[in-house]
Amino acid sequence: MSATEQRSAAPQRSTRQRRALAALLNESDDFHSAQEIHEILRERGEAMGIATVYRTLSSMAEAGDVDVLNHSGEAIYRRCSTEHHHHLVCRQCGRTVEIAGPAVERWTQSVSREHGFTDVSHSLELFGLCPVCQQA
Amino acid sequence: MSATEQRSAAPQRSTRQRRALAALLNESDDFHSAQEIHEILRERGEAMGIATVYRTLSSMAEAGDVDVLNHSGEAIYRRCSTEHHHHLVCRQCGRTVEIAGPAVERWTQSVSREHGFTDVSHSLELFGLCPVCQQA
DNA sequence: CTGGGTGCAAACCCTTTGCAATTCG
DNA sequence: CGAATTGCAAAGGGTTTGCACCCAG
Repeated sequence: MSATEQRSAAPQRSTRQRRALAALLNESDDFHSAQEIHEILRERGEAMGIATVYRTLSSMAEAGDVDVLNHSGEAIYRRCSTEHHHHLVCRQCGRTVEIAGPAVERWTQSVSREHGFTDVSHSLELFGLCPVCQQA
Repeated sequence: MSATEQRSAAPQRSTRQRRALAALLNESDDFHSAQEIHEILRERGEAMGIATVYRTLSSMAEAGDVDVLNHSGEAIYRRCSTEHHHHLVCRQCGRTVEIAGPAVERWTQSVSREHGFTDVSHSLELFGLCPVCQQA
């Protein structure tokens, strides 16, 4: 249930910038920071203001179209697959593997309940060295 | 952790500022940002430069004396219990419950191996509403 | 046409750093 | 006394915002 949501608050006009950004995100499975994305687009001749990159990514994130992670103080984005999941990210090249952790979800639930906490969200991310980067 | 490799470990002179900071951390079980800590100390008449707060917290973290978490772009600190564990943090008042998750550790290991990643670290934090804040 | 979208630059926040003044040991 | 430590303020990243201009619908 993600196709169309006629929200009166977000008209989402189609502009050159948004198309370029969406296209870029669709090409990669990996996480990139707003700054990186801005840079890549510029190199391609699809330059746009950094503010626009941030604004667009934010709205996409809010709309649930991209995943956002917080990696040591900076947000990194990635086109999103709908269900809840976690990531195994290469700390060197950004290569990402999507991971489902039903066991973790259950564990989270029980721990929260056990301590009387409600409305609990969890962030679980793995950062390591992917096979390729291990050789370098 | 023997003295063998204590290269960059600072001499750690005892100053009024460090004593105040350490004392504060010992009073609370919860996470606080450097800014909050700076503020609290100032209100107590134990004012010190924000730079000193950061420098001191950093060195304490490096020495393994405090836990550091990254909560949406800002570092939060807490006096530390030595072993590896996770936290269930109240997103309203900062109240924290320490959690051990052997199951999670094992899961992490196997997933990493499965995808050929090495040197994998994981961050798992739970943010929710504690019993007290639920009533407010 | 008209309001959402964009760019630019200034503003913000958190954190770090250069450097002179201070203080512990 | 001398080195470690502090404070201040400026500098540095990342991200957000005010505002005039622009373009998709």
